[in-house]
Amino acid sequence: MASTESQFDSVLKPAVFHILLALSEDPQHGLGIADAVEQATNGAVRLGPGTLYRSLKEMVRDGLVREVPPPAVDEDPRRKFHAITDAGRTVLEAEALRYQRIVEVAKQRQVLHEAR
Amino acid sequence: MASTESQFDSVLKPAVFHILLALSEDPQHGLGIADAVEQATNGAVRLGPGTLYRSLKEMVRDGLVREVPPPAVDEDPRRKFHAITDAGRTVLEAEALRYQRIVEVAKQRQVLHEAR
DNA sequence: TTGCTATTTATCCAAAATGGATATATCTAT
DNA sequence: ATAGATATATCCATTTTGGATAAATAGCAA
Repeated sequence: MASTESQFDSVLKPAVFHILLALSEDPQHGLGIADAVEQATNGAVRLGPGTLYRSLKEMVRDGLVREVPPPAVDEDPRRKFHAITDAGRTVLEAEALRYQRIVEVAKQRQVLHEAR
Repeated sequence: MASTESQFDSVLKPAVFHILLALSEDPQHGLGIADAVEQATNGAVRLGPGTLYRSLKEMVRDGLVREVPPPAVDEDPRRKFHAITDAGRTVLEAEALRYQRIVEVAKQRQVLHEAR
């Protein structure tokens, strides 16, 4: 059956994209996501708490992530873990492809010097 | 633990990045830039006139682009062409590298399915 | 020429998105 | 028990963007 995937046709907000990418491996809690984003971008992207928790709430509402139990019993109980959903993975891949295309354009224009 | 990355690299505004990428090949005029951005992103990124002309003015002020004469004598004289500067190319490459790193992370996480 | 439409630059204002200060709670260590 | 650190959450100001609108004029048809 045809799903309403056109719901997510537009470009993701950068914060949402980075959060999805941070969750693409394993579920993570809020501040862990912020740290992962900073790692993945070499410190170039840093999510403030406002953007972080607001985005997570919206992403749960939109079905891109869902709250999951802590991965370990001895986890700090204040931590709320989120996992990426199938829908989230779908839009993440679409957005990553957009990034990839931009990088390809940059290579074609010799902005990036490809080592082959 | 020494980092090989500058600790002070800032992220370009998306609009500025896309304009620089559009100018990386040849000088272009305002609406030509908007069209080029739409082409390069398969229609995903579309610059409104407010963002476009505001960004160009700021980029001239910041030395990322400069106004240049029309490339042809029969060009519509209303068109104002801009060319990327050396400084613009430098920051463009840095930003493109950030995009490239994000794409690499996506590949590592198997968000993008690349044959290796 | 004259008149009409499309194109181009430009500005202004509202909306979207983000960052940071702050608040609250509670975990950990002493 | 207390202090400091950690974590979530909200609020507000700032930043960034999009769209409506304006103004000038190029291009074109009659």
